[in-house]
Amino acid sequence: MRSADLPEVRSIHLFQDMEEATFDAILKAAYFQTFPDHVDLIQEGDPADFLYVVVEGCVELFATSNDRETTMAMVPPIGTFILAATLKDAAYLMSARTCQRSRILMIPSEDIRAALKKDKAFAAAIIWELASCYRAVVKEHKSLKLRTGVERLANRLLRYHNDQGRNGSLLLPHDKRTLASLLGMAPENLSRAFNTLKPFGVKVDGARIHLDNLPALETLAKPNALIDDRTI
Amino acid sequence: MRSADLPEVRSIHLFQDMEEATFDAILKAAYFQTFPDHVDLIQEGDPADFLYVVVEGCVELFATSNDRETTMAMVPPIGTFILAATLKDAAYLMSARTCQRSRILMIPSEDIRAALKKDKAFAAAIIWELASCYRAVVKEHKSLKLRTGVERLANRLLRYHNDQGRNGSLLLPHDKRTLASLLGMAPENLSRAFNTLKPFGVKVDGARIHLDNLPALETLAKPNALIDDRTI
DNA sequence: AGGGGTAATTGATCAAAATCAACAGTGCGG
DNA sequence: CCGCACTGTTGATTTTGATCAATTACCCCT
Repeated sequence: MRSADLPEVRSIHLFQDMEEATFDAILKAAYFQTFPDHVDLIQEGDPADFLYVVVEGCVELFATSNDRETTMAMVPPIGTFILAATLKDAAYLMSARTCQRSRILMIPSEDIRAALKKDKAFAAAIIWELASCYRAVVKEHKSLKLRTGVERLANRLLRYHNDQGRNGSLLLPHDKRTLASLLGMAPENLSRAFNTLKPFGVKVDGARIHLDNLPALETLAKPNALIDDRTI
Repeated sequence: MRSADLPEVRSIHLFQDMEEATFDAILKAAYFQTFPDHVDLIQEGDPADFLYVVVEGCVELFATSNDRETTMAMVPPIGTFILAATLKDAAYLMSARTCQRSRILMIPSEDIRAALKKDKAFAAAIIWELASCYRAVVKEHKSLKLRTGVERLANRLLRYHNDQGRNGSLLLPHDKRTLASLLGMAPENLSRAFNTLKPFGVKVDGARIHLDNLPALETLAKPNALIDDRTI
């Protein structure tokens, strides 16, 4: 892999506390590859041979059943995916595809499992990461069960707005089809949900969204730290 | 705690491989208490002071937002809950209440965290447990996003039927209101969903359900191992 | 600049699910 | 035994969201 990426990979939570020797061993076993846009990386049901790290680009995790498909999560750099399947040596529950040209680090699952047995700090980091992933899905699940589509969109906009500096405007990080699927609605309904939010100061200009009446939007959204705050 | 319960607690996956000394230390720090029916054990947002183990009875995990409430999971004996919050020393994302008279083991979170630092086997068990919990929520989430209410019910019935010996009949483990909330639907819609399933051989007699046409039900349900099989 | 393809929007319609209201069945306590 | 509370069921209605169809807007490409 490019040596310039090394410190970045090392700096993510999962790897930062591990011993130098463990990190070296893992990197030695790993593959580093660049994929074009829209390439399938893994398919749900397949055995979890690798842990994936997105170094550049972006990866969509999605799931399928009954000819229906839904986006489960988007993984930006530097992020890992399907840690749980890797650790349990089980089948992937989600499929993954690139949604941009992406540089991906692939670490054989058995090397991950070997490393965590040897390296206490790595085991601790994995526990932390798994607990965080678990809580993230629980929050998603709560959102879907407790909120309407419009409310989910409103809160998602507030989240992006926070992430991007709270300056009254935000850029959607994914295209609207993907956002719709992520929020659990049809693309058409996302359009309509944006219209519903217009009286609450939400102006849409392509991927650029302006929030002109934050108090009104927050009144409608009723954001809840135990759903929307990803830091807890 | 009653010495008769000890082997049972010890036998669950989370505790079975840990060192004797670690188990003793944890038990010494733990509280063991019996609660009546319908007692609130924890409230979402509270700091995770304890890891809970249901030894007898049953506990409902639920979440709230906007004056709405939904059942997230039911924890039968012998099961633990809110492990992730305990490990991250974070706020609970879910509330818990007994739904029967229940005997509960409460282990201070700091003792859990101390134990996993000392005991490698315990750390490994926690990783396994967390990965399993994560995958369980992912499956729930997939079910909710990819299936209609009737489909979720059909698959849930097939699951209970499998658990209870595949003999053409099953007993609902919870009351119908709870089941409805668990499946993400209103109680009225659960009733109607049962009616929808009548032509597929589903006969309802209180909590006793008869499945008289398994092939037909399976055709409708389209069970999917990556959603419905809790063993993978 | 023109053309082709994709994403997004809009409208119309349909299906799914929530809500409101009423009522039957059950179990409990007086 | 009766009334009361609770669960579950049914019907009517509304809301929400999905689907189908058509159109528009926007890129990208040469």
